[in-house]
Amino acid sequence: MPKKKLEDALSSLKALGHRLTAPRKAILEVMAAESRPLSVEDIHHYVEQQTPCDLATVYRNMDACLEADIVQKCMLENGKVLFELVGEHDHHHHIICRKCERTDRIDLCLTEEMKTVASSLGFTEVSHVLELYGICSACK
Amino acid sequence: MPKKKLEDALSSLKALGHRLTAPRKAILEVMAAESRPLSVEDIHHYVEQQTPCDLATVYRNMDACLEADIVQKCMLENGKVLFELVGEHDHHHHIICRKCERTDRIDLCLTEEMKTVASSLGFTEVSHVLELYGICSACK
DNA sequence: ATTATTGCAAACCCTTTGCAACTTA
DNA sequence: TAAGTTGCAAAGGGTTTGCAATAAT
Repeated sequence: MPKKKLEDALSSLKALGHRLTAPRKAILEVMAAESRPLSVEDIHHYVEQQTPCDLATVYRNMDACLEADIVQKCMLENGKVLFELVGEHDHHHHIICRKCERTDRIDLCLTEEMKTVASSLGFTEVSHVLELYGICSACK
Repeated sequence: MPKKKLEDALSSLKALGHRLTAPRKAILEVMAAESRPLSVEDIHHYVEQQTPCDLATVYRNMDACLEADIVQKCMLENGKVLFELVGEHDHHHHIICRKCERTDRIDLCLTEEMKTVASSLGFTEVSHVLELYGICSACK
């Protein structure tokens, strides 16, 4: 139910005192519809097809969404940055094609192992970033 | 034996037709001596204490070292980029303190699991990026 | 001698910021 | 009406590039 993800996102923002403007709604709609990691440029491009929206507005909304914990930021090997709308308890990772940037979701996760290792080193509040890279079947 | 890592690095570059210049040697010495992930800025700072060296030279050398596969690039959550000199078969990861950026090495790695998942999705030549974040004991 | 490498400065790109105008609640 | 939000344009910061001078092989 992608509709639910969108509604949840909107109410999370509202809960933090944010207002529902046209650009903001359009940004979230785009992210909910695509349900894959998108660059700021991508988001801006799609949003403009339905509402005028400044690039800076997209950046500012990504910040708000990160604070609200409704989007996840992924850093690619090449330095590019992507954002993905995620629901609660929806932690996951991706495998990204080095050639075409096709992105697949991966549910493999190793939170427990990592917490164990980390706490043995004295670290708390542990989180992690994991991205896989490869060549997808279409590009090989 | 950190000395060996340095020598190996130098000969890897030589093998690719690169020359051994003063700035290049200094850059590798610094990376070998620190044996932790360093930013371009860090490297530049240390190198300048022994040899004049332009920032652009550090960037260009990082590119050469990545191609030669003697340094590993790590992307931090906040977008910062670090480079670390690594030997062969020395794949590893880090846990980074969100407050002070203290970095510890972690040997936990899950290459096999990842290859399995990735190939079931049709991906080949799989690599991965993994960084843990937390609050270290000194900062907590 | 040949070719890689360097320094310098300018160009670039992505991202952030200040501010006045405008919306939302 | 008060406070968040936007657009615009300018500023920022890190990284890359062109080119002539320099140094390594």
